[in-house]
Amino acid sequence: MMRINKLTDYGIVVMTRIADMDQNRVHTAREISEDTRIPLPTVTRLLKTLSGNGLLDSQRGSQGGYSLSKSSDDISVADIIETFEGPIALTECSTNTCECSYETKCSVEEPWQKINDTVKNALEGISLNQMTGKNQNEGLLNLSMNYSGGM
Amino acid sequence: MMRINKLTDYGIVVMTRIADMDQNRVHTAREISEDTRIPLPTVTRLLKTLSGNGLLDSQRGSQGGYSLSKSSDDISVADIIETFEGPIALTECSTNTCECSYETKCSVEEPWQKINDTVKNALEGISLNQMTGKNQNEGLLNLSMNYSGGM
DNA sequence: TTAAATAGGACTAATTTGGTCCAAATTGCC
DNA sequence: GGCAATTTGGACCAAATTAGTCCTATTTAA
Repeated sequence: MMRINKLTDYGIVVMTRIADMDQNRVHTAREISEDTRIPLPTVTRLLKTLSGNGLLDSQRGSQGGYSLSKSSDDISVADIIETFEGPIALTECSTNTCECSYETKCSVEEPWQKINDTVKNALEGISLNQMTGKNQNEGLLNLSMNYSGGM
Repeated sequence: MMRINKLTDYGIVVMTRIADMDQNRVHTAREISEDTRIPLPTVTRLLKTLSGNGLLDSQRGSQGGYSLSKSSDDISVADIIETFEGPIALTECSTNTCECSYETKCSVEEPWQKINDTVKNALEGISLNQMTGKNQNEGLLNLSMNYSGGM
């Protein structure tokens, strides 16, 4: 159904949850797991990926944990999706490294490029902050971000 | 990479190819297979799906074949994608039949709804005609639609 | 009647994804 | 200095999805 992966979905849940938390301290994997009800090993992996890609800052050792690397206004849904799934590209041809070897020049790219840009822009236009429960007054409903099977 | 399925991709290739062909006669699976270089059994299945969902008209028996059910201007990329993948929905929560059972009311829907609508609109805005090689003058490059591994 | 098509559906192989686990490195604290 | 709490990195397997093929029935023109 042209769906983002479950892990990506979880990733957005996790990021939203962290954005909703106290920004003045770091949050451990365990804490986030209990909070979202996503199993700890999975949360661990999500956080590693998110921190490895620069969306989260990490602090090792005792009293360590994770925190947003920048304001939730400056993190987009597209950023999170790309962290887990690479560049937003509906077909292989839409990426820069198109491998259409049979034809001398692959010219299918342009319409797809256009399609992808539109999709990408849409996803870049939604900030993490908009996903949180902090701004009901901006036309977005309060989000209950618990891990609940369906989401 | 948040990619449409390969079969969907092939489906778009096949539809584009048919749109590029003579509209005054029907085209057989064999003909389309040879034309696109997509294996016959696969093309057969694609055409069955496309005709079953009303995007192609089919004519059985000898001298039978497939043809567009309507003008290529009136068929969108979204139509084709939905034929193969169902409603365009990036997450399960974006569909109408959201199954978030834990929470009394799932309110994560709205931001996702917005995201999906944007994506959907983008895909509905590209007509099959725009994908063909018939209109270089409208800013879209000529498409060589042969099956070529990468695409 | 026969040949050329599509229709429907079952089946298997290949690929991707989801989820878990273990060992290593880092850091704060007693 | 040593212990406990963390993140890091990577390997691994199971589950789910997707791709691709094939067989049989039905339809239709010649």
